[in-house]
Amino acid sequence: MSSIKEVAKRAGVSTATVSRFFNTPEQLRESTQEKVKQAIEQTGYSVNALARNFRRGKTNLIIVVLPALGVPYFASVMRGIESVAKAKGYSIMIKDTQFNTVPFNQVSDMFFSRQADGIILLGSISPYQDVVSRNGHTNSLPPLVVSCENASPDLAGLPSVRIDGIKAAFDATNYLISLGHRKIAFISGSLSQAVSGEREAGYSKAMKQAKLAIHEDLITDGHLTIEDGRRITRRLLNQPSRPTALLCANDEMALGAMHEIKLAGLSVPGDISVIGFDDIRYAEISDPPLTTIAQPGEEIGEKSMYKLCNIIDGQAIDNKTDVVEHQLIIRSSTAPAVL
Amino acid sequence: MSSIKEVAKRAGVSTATVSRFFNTPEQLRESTQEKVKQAIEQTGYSVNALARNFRRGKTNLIIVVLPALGVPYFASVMRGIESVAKAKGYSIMIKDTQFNTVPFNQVSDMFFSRQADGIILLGSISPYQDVVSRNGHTNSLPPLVVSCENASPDLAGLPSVRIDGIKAAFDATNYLISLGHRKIAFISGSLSQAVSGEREAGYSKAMKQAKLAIHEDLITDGHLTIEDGRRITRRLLNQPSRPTALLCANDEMALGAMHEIKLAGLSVPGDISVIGFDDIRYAEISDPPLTTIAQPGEEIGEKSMYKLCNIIDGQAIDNKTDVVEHQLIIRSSTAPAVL
DNA sequence: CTGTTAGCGCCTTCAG
DNA sequence: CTGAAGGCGCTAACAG
Repeated sequence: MSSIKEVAKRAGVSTATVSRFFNTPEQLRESTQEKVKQAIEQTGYSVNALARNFRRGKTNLIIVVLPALGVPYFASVMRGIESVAKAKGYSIMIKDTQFNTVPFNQVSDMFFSRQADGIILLGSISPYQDVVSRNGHTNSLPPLVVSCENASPDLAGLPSVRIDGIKAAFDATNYLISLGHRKIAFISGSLSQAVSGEREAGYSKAMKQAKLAIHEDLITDGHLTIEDGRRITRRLLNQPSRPTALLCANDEMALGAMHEIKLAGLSVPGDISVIGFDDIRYAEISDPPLTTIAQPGEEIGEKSMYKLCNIIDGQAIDNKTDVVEHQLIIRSSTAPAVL
Repeated sequence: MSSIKEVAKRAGVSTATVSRFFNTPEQLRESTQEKVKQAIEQTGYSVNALARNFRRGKTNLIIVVLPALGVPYFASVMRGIESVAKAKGYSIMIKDTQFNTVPFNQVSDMFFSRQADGIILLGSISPYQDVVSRNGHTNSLPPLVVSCENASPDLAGLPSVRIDGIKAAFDATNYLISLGHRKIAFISGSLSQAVSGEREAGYSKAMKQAKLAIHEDLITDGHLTIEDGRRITRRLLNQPSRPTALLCANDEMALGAMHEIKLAGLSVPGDISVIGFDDIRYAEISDPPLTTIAQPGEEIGEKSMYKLCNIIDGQAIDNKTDVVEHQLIIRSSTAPAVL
């Protein structure tokens, strides 16, 4: 592969001029530009990004860490990230943590070894080691933004973009209560994940405010998956006193829950109302269509990427949390309780 | 950030020795290793991957191109790619083509500018320009593997891993025929995409073999999305002579189709049987559970990545197509035709 | 086993 | 507006 030297020689100019052709063409006389252009075409030259990045000390790559690929909700956030990244000249690297099995320092090391310029966390990653004082040194934190509300407590205080998870779960629970439900179960992922913790807090708040007993079998352990939604629901249905409504920590769990309820010969929402979280595209066409809390995924992605760019560019870092609006989408999986 | 020089000075060795510490530690006396190790800890040094990559001429990055993020089927392929990539020391960059709007040369340029070592194509990308003779030069093709069967014709002849799409659609169609269906519609994505073309070929083959008329409204245009599955189904239902079975080009379209059928007051499979493609995780819990052709996504991903590594390593390039097995998963969205 | 040395390809002063 | 020259941090011969 040809290098800048060859092009320079062929065009009868210096390598500096060829470099200028790519970076500050306006500085070159038009006739020079033409010469260089032809030499480039003749040689089929492409700038060696490796050398350029090395020289500039920048990769134009960011890492997005997420619990799992193929989750529709994360895909919408990714779309937002991507559109801004493209505009700003960044490419995206993906790290799938397989539901949180990758330690954070493995990711931050990619920053410290200059493989990426910044990091966006979609969902928690743990253990989140204190990279501020990495190896006992005062290395600076990598440019980092936490997206979505599922951040573990040690990630608090970092720049982030998310909905108000507590308020969202509170709203969802209140809607169920307003329909006359009293026995409301909360199907959560592992409570050790902050997303579930937050949503649980909102649920509890609403229940307490309405002076309702919090269902004892609330505490569940699992991932935010269809499979775990089904497993937990089966257990719930086998209890002597069955709930009349289910608040699920995400739509996948809700879809799994509805499936099990129907399998047990019960009806949604006739016997049990179900409400989810995220408004993934399958929610609208499920049977019955799922009532859920929608999150503005693309907006979250866009804002996160803007924030990250600001940090990378060394602008004023705001460690604030940008709160974006959630919305209760009422469909047909919820109905008044039959008493 | 400290460099190898600082570490060397502090440890009282040469930079080469520090380099060896990371790359061929077995060549160093243990006492030397210890000295270097301490110096590294003291300085908080990390290898500058930018410089290393530059020097080695390798990024250990591969690009995966896919039509859309958040498609469960692609996610399973990605998992396979990822597991092999991790074992081989590669990280993954993602290019989402938003259903095929990114020109291929934009991706191949990333290889020619040394930003990535190789490319995996999940699904077609077009226009696929002949990168072999890029700019009229005999640049070699970037290391490239085509995964999944949805490759456009100009990608034929490249190394690839896929199911036999024609056979798969043939099998699915035959199953419907064996159930007594005569009026079978094929809901495809845009036929300009090869995936649809292949599946259409298998469908036609089965229909012809059974001497059945090919439904005239077969030709459809759209993406492999829920939305387009719904749109096409609505149109189909409004026809005077409605089909009794639907073969859909993927599960998302099938899920959309079932929703519209039920919305129209008809039953699946009572009035219309539906069969999909891919066996995504939502297929099992749809109502009714969806009969579909399963593809071994992870296996496809793994094999693709292995193939790509071989090409990158300069081993014998096999331009052959690895065919992996598909499987008809019979659930409840298909039933004998009522005549 | 370890040190010396010479670049990799590019960009960026500094001169002119 | 353009050329000359140095060096980014690392690794890979080549010596010893």
